[in-house]
Amino acid sequence: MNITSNNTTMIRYIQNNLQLTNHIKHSIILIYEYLFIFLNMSDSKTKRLHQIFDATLQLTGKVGIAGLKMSSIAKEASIATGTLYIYFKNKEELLNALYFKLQNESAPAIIQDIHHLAINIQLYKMWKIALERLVDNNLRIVFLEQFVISPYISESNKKIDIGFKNYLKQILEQGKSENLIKNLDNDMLISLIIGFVRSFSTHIVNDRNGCLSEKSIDESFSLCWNAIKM
Amino acid sequence: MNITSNNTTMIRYIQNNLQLTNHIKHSIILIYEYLFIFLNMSDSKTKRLHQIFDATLQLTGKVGIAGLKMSSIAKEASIATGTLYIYFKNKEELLNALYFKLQNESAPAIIQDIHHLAINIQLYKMWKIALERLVDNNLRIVFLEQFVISPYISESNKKIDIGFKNYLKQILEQGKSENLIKNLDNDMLISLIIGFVRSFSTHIVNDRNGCLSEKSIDESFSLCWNAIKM
Amino acid sequence: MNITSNNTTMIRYIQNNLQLTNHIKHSIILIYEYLFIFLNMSDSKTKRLHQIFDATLQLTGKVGIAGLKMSSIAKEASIATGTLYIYFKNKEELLNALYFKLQNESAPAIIQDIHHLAINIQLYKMWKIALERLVDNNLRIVFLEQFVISPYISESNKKIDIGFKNYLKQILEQGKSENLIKNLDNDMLISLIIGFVRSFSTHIVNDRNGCLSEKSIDESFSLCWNAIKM
Amino acid sequence: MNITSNNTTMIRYIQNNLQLTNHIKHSIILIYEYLFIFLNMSDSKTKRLHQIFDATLQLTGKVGIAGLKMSSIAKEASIATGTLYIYFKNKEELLNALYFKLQNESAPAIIQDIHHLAINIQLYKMWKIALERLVDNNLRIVFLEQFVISPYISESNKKIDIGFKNYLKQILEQGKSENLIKNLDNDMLISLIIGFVRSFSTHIVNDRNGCLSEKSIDESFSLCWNAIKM
DNA sequence: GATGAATGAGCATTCATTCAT
DNA sequence: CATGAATGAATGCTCATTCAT
Repeated sequence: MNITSNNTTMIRYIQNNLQLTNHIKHSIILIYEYLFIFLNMSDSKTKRLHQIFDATLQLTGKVGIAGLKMSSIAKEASIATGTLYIYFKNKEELLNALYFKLQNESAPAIIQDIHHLAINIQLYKMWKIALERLVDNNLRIVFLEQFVISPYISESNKKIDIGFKNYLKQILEQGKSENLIKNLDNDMLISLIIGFVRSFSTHIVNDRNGCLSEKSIDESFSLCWNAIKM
Repeated sequence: MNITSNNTTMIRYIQNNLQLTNHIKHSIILIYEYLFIFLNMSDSKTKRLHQIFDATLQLTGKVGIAGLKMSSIAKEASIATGTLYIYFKNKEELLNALYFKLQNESAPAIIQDIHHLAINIQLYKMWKIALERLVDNNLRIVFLEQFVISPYISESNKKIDIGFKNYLKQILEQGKSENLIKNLDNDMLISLIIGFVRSFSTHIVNDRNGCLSEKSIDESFSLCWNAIKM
Repeated sequence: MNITSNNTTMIRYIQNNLQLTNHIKHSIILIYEYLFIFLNMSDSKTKRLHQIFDATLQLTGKVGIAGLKMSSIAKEASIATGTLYIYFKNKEELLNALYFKLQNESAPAIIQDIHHLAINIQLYKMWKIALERLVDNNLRIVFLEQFVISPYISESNKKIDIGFKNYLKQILEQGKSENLIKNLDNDMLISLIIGFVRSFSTHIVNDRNGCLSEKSIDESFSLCWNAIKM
Repeated sequence: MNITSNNTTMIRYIQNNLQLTNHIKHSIILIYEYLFIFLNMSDSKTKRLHQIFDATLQLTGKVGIAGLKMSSIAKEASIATGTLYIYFKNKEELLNALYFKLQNESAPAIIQDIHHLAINIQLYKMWKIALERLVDNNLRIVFLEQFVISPYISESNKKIDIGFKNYLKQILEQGKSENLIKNLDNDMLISLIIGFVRSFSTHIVNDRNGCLSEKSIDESFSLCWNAIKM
């Protein structure tokens, strides 16, 4: 079966045939739908979309969602204002599409096949990847945090949320069952991990010029692990 | 000398006569300017200002700074649009005034005379106060985070920053000197503490309906302390 | 009962208490609703609305609905563009409101208590009034004819249609029963009357500078009557 | 001489050599210019033009000239937007060309050699042809009426006007001289005839699904004739 | 002071037109 | 020639700000 062949067929295939939990099926479908759009696009279109998304992220970092103008986005992306409206129906849809993209990109990049490793190693790997990614593209956080309470977010996008959190939960549960992680409320543990990684990456970006040393990664993970380990 | 007499005179007095470090002088002047506004106001005016600030915070929580309209703020505050312009020169000044108010409220409320207590007790008290305050008024964070990268923030306000961080630093240094706290970069430790407290308070507000139990406070602090303690 | 007191109450009153046919009830309600809006408006608002409607009619006559710009309407009405949006949600609603007004104005002005007169006298009076009105405000026709096939017309407005036609039908039926009018399809007779009066009034306006003599009225009615009389 | 050879030569030839009144010369030149375009075209081009004109008429009937978009016309004609600009310099020229075509088609089709017949027979034949044509293509009226007051009409096209009216005048004059038709202002008589035929044809199209019976033609003509006959 | 209708600059969006393929 | 994505000027609409009451 060809991923580019037919969208509906593929989704039905995923739903009916794969031996997976509903939760994972759902994630795969979301990601698939997103990829489908890109896979069925010519290179030039994909490139154009990336230009637009990049421009939007850059500008959000500078002026916030409150300061975003369609004309500025176009200028930053080196295209005409009207061109934006070929790719997106309006400003709202552009921002929602970017949100959707960012939400779905985070999970696949972080989640890898590391189930066989010890929990602390798994967590370390995730910590490292997340921290590096966030430092590398801190604008992502800025955009996401602003967008969710902006007037532009659609009802459907409000519901899309973060495979990352769910994945973390699974690891934490595993850790608890192996008596490696404190038997505390998952949401509290997740708040610590995500709050710390976001806050620390923002600090690295703003005050350290984006320089993230191995030592910083190790030390920060060590702090985190000391907090949650049994 | 009367605090309400004359703004400029007072500021000059602080700058020239008090035997303080520049840093502390600066803080005092900022706080003084802020108080000056309120002290010179009739009760009805102060009440009006609180209505306006409240309305702005509420709306920021709903629609973000991107969605704030002067007319909405007026409506939410149950006054006429024109009235806003009696109290503030324009939208920018309204938002900057609110930012200034929030920034300066946080420190005094949290920082109390707890120097004599053990470091972990000091930290516990701060943790508890901060968490309770953030849960109580989570909109504060939403506003602050959005405002600092909005197109409205003034250059002067960008520099105003967080007595809270400085105060934390002092405690952490004291803890390190007493070999109670890990000898790690302060910014990393602070990222953990602030990131966790913000993230956790947001979780409590959004998913727990704002209900913060003593148990949650204790458990979360315990997590935090386990991370940073020697 | 006060006409300005309560809209819903009044409409219910018309529907439940008046001894009228449904058709007439419906017409009265439509007209009532329209009047209600004006009666509950301050003089300045009513004046503003008339300015806007006048400006729109004038411009439609000059450039057609295709050439109407909100900025031009505002300029012609000597108000700011933004002001239009205080009175109407958007261009579409402005045009629909004008259409509704024109549709409902025509009937009351023409239809008077002339039931007791001979059919040809009734028709003559109607002819005279209609012709004079159309000559006086030919822009009305221009607007109405363009609007009904413009992209702006709302579904609800498509259904509102012409008490005038229905009133004509009643007179024609009466005339037929008295053997004064040819026993032909009403729609054909109405096409003759309305087609002639519109076409003739347009001619008077365009080629005669709007000068309508009594002689022209009498001669044209005579033509019309000769056509349809037994 | 070949009609397709050279446009300017031909026009000069008409102007200098033919023994005709200026008025008729002018008409011939207009018609010639129009034919010239078609005669010099390959079949595929002519077909393309008809597609474009048809599409434009259809759309004008649906959304009025106000709602016409070049992209919609192209879509309706099943061609690319850019192709429109191969055939017409711009939107204005497209619409003017259609107007010109419609104006010049009407006269030749209706005016035939019927001078030898009795006036009422001549009028009946014209009535029948006009009514059938209008019912058959009611969109023509819609387009013409909107176009003449649209911002697109060119100055030259404003002057092109209706051989039909002139032809009617001739017949009416003849009728008057034979004491068959009332001695009234021609414009009034023409208003009756044209107003009625347009209004009635619109009724047939909108309310009778375009079904025009012989009886309707006869009855309507009879009405018309009764009005104007002596 | 307080009001909220009016203003018009500024931004979102449309669509006639172009041009590389 | 035909195409349709790209363009940006033109237009619809919003909302911070003003000002007569």
